[in-house]
Amino acid sequence: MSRNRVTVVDIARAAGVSKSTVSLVLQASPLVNETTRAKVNAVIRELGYVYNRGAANLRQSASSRIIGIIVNDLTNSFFAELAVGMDMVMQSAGYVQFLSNSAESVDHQREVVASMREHGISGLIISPARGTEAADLKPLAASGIPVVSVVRNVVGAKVSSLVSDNYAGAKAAVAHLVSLGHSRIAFLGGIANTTVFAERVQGWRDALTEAGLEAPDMLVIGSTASRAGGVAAIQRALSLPAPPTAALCFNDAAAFGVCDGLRAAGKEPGRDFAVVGFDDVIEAETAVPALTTVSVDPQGMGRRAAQLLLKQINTGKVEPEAIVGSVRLVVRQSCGAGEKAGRTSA
Amino acid sequence: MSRNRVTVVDIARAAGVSKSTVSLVLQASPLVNETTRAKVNAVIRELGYVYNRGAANLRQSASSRIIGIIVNDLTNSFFAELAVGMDMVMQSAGYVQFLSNSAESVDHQREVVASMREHGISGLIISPARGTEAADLKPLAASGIPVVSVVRNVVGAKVSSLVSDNYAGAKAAVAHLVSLGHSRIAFLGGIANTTVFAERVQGWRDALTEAGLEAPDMLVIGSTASRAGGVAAIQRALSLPAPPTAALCFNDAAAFGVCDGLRAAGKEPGRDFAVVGFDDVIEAETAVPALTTVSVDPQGMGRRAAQLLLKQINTGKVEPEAIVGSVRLVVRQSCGAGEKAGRTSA
DNA sequence: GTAATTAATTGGATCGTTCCAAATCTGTCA
DNA sequence: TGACAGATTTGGAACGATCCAATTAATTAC
Repeated sequence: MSRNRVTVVDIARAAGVSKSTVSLVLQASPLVNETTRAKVNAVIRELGYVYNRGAANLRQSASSRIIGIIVNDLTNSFFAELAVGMDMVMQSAGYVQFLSNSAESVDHQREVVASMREHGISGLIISPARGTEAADLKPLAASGIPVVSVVRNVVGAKVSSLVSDNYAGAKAAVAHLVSLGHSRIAFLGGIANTTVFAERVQGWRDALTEAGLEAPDMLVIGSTASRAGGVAAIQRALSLPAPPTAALCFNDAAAFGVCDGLRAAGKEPGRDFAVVGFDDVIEAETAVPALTTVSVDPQGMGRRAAQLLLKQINTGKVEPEAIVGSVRLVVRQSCGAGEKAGRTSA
Repeated sequence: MSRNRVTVVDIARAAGVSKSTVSLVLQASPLVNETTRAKVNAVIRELGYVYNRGAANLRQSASSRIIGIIVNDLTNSFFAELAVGMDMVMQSAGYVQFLSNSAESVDHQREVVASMREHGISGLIISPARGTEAADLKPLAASGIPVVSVVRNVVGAKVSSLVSDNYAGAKAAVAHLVSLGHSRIAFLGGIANTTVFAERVQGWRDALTEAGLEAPDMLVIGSTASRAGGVAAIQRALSLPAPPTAALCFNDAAAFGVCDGLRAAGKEPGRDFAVVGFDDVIEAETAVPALTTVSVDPQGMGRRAAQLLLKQINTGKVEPEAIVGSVRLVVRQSCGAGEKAGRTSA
């Protein structure tokens, strides 16, 4: 095959200096003379030199400038946007990322984490797969690699976390539906045994009881957190003896599915049935009807997570901190409240 | 703050063998005695050793087992699924990927490519940002790194490509609309000066003329290839003096936007106006009405691209090959043709 | 004109692994 | 017993960059 690659030594020889000088030029050190620097840079370009980061990272001091990102479902646009937010910050900080999709498989996730360790990542942001245990992240934290867990929490793991205020968001959403006169409000979609699900259901429940309404378990209908899951959930809901007139959905994808299901059943979302989502993905705004939803700002969350990680990498301090991002209810049309008017903060 | 990592030498000392033996164990070489292997493996686990791939890659022979993936818009679920398809294949072949989002910026893309080279990727799959030139990929190909370009082509670049048959797909879709009795069929959404756009419009045009219909430029309404872009395009289309009664959309995202826009204008997609998309993203099936679309199977395409790249990496042969993936029209409800019945192949 | 100071440059040694050639250790057979 | 083959094991020399201490060159001070 091709190539015996060009190394610093080749550059040095061609430029008539020592490899040490070339190294200094590569690091933009102020120690080298301007003329020398210019000559070396010229040779570098001429020979098509490619910096070998692997070799550089061998010296223990250097940091790899790679950070790992693992999300549990890239096909969900919430996570795709989350990843894009991280990308922005990391890119401009001169890091590259290893982005991987665990597809909710802890095994796959374990392999990816192992592989990332072998490649010497300097930090990890992870939206953990369902069922992730503290032990899965322990080795990383133990070897001093900062870890930030986003969206979901890993109980017992000594890592920083950035989750949104699911409880408050759900509560505000339900309170809003109550204020619109609804009394049978369902909770639709989402997989039951997750923390996020539990928190949102708790918000739903508390908002109802505080309003003096019942919160029967029958009105909590789990399924997958996807469009298809939303369709299934609303079908079940409509077939109940006393069907609900409104619903808070686990996330926006499910909410869109609920809208689809309503239409399939001859009901118009926003008019015949109030729908509220959770996340505020981009499509929420342009959909018809525009989706009333609890805004989590996935890109912003991704950016914050990245910044948090960078801070930890730079300060070298890995004191875990837990941040709960505030959320706000964005009222649009799908709840039947009216125009693209009001914005209530939660 | 821990540090001084565990190395092969530490393992060797603890296990009472030489580092060479440890290295052989790491590579699962058949040369080492079973008892020795067991002891070494025990020590490895005990000391929490982490293999340092960077150091291993230093020997020129080794391949990095990293492949780069660059997509131009991760928030578009088409690309997210494409990435997921690649991930599957790469993962099971023991490769890890660097996934990055160029967000349609050639500058950003250039930086990412450079960074990937420095990290010694053994191959690259790229869905190039708009405006990518052959020169952007030349250095990679020149240093013998296999490159596969997907979805879009880079003119003049000597790299393999895997694109879908945009022309045939568009033609089949329009022919189907014609067979349903439509005669004013628009082409909505998408950014005008791209190859993909041009190919799909050409298919649209040829199908119309072959059917003896007119194909006025006025009915080609570009915008962004997103949901919002679809809304904008259909609004423009409906305000024409002689508005169309059907449309082929640039992609599914735009098609969903067109449906939204139709509803906002009081028309029901599938009944009052026929809509056909392109790509067949997962939501196309569950949406209401289910979207009639040209199926490209993004995950399958991702898998094929990954396989193509692996083949090139393994054979060491980088003869560029150009593959045009066949597509098929999936007839669902949004075109008004009827049930979730027929499937016509293109 | 020499010493002291500052600016540039440069040999190694080093990082953690792989790989080759050579060394050691069996056991077998004449 | 000694030669010999096969099975295991093992020192070092890479790989490509960084970094320290030391050297050389240029400048200033007295």
